[in-house]
Amino acid sequence: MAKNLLIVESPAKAKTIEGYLGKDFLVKSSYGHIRDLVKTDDAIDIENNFEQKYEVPSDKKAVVSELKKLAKNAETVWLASDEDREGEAISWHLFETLSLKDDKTKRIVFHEITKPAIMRAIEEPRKIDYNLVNAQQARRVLDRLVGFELSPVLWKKVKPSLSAGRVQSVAVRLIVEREREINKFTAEASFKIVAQFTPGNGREQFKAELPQRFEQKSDAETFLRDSIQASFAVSSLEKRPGKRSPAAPFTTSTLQQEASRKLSFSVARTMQVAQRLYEAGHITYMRTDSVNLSDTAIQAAQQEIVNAYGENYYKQRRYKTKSAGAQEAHEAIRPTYFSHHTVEGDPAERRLYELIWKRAIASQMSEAEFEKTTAKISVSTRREELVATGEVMRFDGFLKVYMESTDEESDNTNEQNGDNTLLPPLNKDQSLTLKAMNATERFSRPPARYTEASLVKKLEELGIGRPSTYAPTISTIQNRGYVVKEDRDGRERQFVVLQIVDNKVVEETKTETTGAERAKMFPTDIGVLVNDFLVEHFHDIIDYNFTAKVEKEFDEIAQGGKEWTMMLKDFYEPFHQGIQDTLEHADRASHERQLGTDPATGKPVSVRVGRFGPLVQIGSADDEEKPRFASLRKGQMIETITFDEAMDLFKLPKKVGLFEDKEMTVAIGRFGPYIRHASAFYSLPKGMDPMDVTEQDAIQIIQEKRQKDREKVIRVFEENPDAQIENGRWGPFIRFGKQNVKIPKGTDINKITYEDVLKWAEADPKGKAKAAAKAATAKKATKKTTSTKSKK
DNA sequence: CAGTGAGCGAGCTTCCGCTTGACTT
Repeated sequence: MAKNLLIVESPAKAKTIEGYLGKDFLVKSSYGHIRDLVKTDDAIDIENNFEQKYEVPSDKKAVVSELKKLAKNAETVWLASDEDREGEAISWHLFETLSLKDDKTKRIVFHEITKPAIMRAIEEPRKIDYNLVNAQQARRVLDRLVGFELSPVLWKKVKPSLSAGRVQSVAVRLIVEREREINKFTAEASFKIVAQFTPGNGREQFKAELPQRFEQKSDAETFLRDSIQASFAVSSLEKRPGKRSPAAPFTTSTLQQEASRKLSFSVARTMQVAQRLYEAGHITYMRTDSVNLSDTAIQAAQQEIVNAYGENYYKQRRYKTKSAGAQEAHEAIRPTYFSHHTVEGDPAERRLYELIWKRAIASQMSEAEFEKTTAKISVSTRREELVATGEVMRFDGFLKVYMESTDEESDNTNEQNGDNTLLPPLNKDQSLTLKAMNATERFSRPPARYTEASLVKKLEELGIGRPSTYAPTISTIQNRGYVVKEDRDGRERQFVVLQIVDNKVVEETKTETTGAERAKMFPTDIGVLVNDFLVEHFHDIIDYNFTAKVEKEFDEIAQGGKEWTMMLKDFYEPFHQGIQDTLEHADRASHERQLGTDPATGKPVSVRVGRFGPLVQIGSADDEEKPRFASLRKGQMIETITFDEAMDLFKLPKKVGLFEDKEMTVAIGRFGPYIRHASAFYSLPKGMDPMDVTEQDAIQIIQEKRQKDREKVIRVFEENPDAQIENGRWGPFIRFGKQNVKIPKGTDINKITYEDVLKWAEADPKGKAKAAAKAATAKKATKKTTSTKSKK
């Protein structure tokens, strides 16, 4: 039995450290927190100084009992959880739960997993810092009180099973308010002048722009007309050096942003892939808010840069964190070995690793140097001057390996005043020949919708949430139905282009698509409804500064300057009063809105949130005739739907004809427009308007789909036509009635017997359960029973 | 992947932050 038991939070970390410490140390992991508040309402005794009731959750029982046994036999137990509020609390929970003895327990901390750092930590043990533990308790209790008192108010006043919390409710609020800004926004048009010049003698052309824009078309037209007769000359020429510096190495949040922009990963995907890289020992810990690199890492990076690119590409840099509330228990995210430019693994792992490698290496490289040339061009008939710029890279520096992208870059801008544009050699007062000039109508743009990653960025700026919770928070607000991440089509917009052709100004109207979105966060009606309710009744809690305010108080507790139960008391009393007042006085929220009167029947038309989501209703409940209902579609919201759009919803489903003696119906479902025929569904091809589908179209779509399905089938079993081998998205699998059966690796498809199918289907209890659930929901749907159980 | 949308009411839901598996048509 080892003399020393050292406990860290992560098993991968434990493995590394064990290698550094040798035989006298057994290094184990707690797998994060080992205790949590009980799930019931009596977890916190408010009357009794917020005393907490903790339990070891079932999935942690095994870990705890093992640690307990090992701790009993160890001479000394070293608590080496992270050096932050949560880490200190983990040590305390371990101390309590494992019944450790004060004189046999030592608390140590380190910020980097290197041998010297750990040896140094062991030389400097300390005691558990109870101020820090109290700060964590205050945080934990406050979050529980907020979440478990606010959520039930929503169940009562809005809809069951909803949730609210210090973090998620602010995340939803950001998205709701951004959507409103976009709705409110009106685009303003202006005309931008762009010209092409040549210095003459067939030398190359270059582009120049007018810095100011014209709001009126007539003014732009006048400028073009004036330019026809004008002479042009270089009025000034300026050369200026410029520099660009590399970005800091990745934190969780910046990694999520870059992986989103450059690799199109969701934040959850980024974290999954990073976790695999971490477990394989390729990168340092991926949940961090620190931009700091260890001294050993800086040296390793130096060596790699000097070897690969030369001395002049190296520049040592130390970065400071900008984000509020950073706790910096770890290093920045970096490769463990800078000499590994890539790693083995699936394509996602390789791409993410290379991104991390480049960013970390670049962070220790020298600036890129540019020379920027600006030429002003006079127009003899006007006071304004055109401007041409060119940029030449003199030294690439860190750009040799890494270029950070920006959010704007992914927008569909058709203006390309890019960086590495060259100007031909020019002299002051040189006259220029105009080759072309146009004025293009451009529109101002509304604020950008959030992506998952830009929402994380915003939350981090506000100090809300932690690296370990960004991805789960983004998932929660989607799972609750408050927001959706989706693509939406843009709409067509016309714009005017004026051009000089044969010494005349010619006008042309063009069309472009605007407002198309890919994988952006949109609020749902229920999200808007809940947000407005919370803003009205609990303004303080979902204020953007609430977290910052309480964090300041947690810090004071951690410093020993404030008593944690006093802080909670000051918060809880008014908060709880607000809960009671709201329960008693607030109206039920439904967001009902009157749209007008149906011209055909004279009945009122309204929209509201119903039991199954947002709906339009014609007629009222207390009318003799039953009201008619229709669900809103993707992209439509109670707040913004117009009367005409609402009435259009009643035009579908629509019968379009007969095929094989059965009716074909066109409707719009959750996944877009489809044709229903017999009991099967057929999606409409993208871009086809469901209102325009003819009988012929529908028959063709059905036949094409059937043909495609036939092509997917590789083999059918004679014994049972419900069993067949199909080509799926990830290779062949067996469709066995309602159950999908996996084919074991290395199996020859042609040699599978029906007995194999039965055997494999039987051996997969989860697949069977799923199939049963599928069958049950299908039956329920046909029986028209209504269950309040949510799907999944 | 439709349509559905009352009212009654038992018993349920819910927070944030620290971890990793098990999961994947």
